[in-house]
Amino acid sequence: MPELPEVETIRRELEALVCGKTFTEPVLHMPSTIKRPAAEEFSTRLTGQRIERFDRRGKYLVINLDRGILVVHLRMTGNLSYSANGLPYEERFLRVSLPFSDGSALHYSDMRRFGRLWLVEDEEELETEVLKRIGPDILNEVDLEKFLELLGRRERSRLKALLLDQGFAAGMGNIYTDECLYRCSIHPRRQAGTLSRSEAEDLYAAIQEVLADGIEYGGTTFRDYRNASGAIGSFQSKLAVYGRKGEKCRCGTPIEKTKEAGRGTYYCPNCQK
DNA sequence: AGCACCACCTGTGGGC
DNA sequence: TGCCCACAGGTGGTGC
Repeated sequence: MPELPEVETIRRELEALVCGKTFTEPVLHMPSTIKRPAAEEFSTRLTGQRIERFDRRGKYLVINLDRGILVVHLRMTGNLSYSANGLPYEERFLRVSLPFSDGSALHYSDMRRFGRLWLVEDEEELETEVLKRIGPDILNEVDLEKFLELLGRRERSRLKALLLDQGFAAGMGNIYTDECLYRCSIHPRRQAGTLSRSEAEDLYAAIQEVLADGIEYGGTTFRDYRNASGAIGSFQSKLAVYGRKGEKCRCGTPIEKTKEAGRGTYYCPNCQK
C-alpha cells in the first residue's frame, strides 16, 4: 500500500489532528503487531505519554512523544486512522487501538497483518533497532549532489531494484518508481553506472517531482489505501504507466508489464531507454 | 555485489 | 457461471 506520499499524507493530517494529545491504555487486538518492546511493556510505557511531533523517514511514520518515540510501518495494507469519538470505522481488520485521554483515538488496522509498531526510548534506539538498514529520506535528506554520490556507490545495480532498495534511499515504492522512470525515459533494467550525468540529473528531478505530485494529490489509492480520515487519494488518475498494461503511451506504443526485482513493472518499451 | 526466491497474510480479479 | 491461482502500494532472510 503506502509509499512515501501516502505516509506523508497521513503524517500531515495527524500532525494537525492529534499533536498535544495524551495516550491512555492501548487495546492490543493482535499483540503480534507490536514489534518492540514486548506487548505488555509497550502498553505500560505508552500510557500517559503526550504527542509532541510527527516525523517521517521513508515509509516509517515517526511519532515523537514526551518520553519516547512511537514508530509505525504500514507495509502493504496497514491503515492508521483518527476517530474523534474514539470508535473504529471498521472492526474486521482492527489490530491496535490507541485511545487518547479526551475520548478520541487512533486505530491501526491491517488486512494482511504485515505492518508493525515500535516504541523506543530515544533517537539512538530508533536508529539502531528500527531504522538500522534504512537510508536517508529520498525527499528530505537527499539533494542532487548526495544522490549522485549514492548512485556512484551502486553502479552495477539495476535502477528498478536500486530505487526500491530502502537502504539506498528511503521512500520509493513500486508505483512511484515505475512512474518516475517513465517520466525521465529511463529503462527499469538500466544499471546505475551506465547513466550519463544529465540522465542522472533527470532521474533525480523525476523522483522529486513524482513524489511531490503524489503528495499534492493525497497519495494513490490503487486498492486499499486510505488516509487518516478514511478518504482515498487521487493520484491514481494521474498514473502514466502503473496498472496500464496494453494501454497506449503518448508515443502510441502499448505499455508493457514485466517482472523486475520481483515486482510487477510497467514501462514503455519505446520511450524508456 | 546483486539477484532470485520464499515467507509472511488475506482478498480479489482474470483466465479458463 | 464458477473455480483457481497468480498477484497485490513491503520487507527480511537465505542461498547462489
